[in-house]
Amino acid sequence: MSVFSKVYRLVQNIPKGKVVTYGQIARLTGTNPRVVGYALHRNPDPKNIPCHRVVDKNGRLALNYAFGGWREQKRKLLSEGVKFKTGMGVDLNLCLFIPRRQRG
DNA sequence: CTCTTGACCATGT
DNA sequence: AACATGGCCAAGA
Repeated sequence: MSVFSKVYRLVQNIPKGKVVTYGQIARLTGTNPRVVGYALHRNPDPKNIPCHRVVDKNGRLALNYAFGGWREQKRKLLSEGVKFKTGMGVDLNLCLFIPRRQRG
């Protein structure tokens, strides 16, 4: 089981209307945030892996979102009901999803 | 194995 | 706030 596969599996668990940070995924998969970003860049199945629900630690979107840029990522999030605090940043207080493993 | 590429994060100036 | 730097580590050529 590769690290990438673990990342993809976690991303699939993110419910609609919620987001998760790169750092969270990194901790759960035992790697670092860069690798998470790299894995998402190489997302093999964007239809089943909602990689648009991943944001950085400040809730900001990825400039290099691989499927249309951050504008497209924002459109998808808005259509799911995610609230934005700034032009590029979501409101983590409302939309941050905390996976089971991390809740402890 | 070496080298490059990265959708990050923390810190310093 | 903007910019630069170092650390972290997986995958592909």
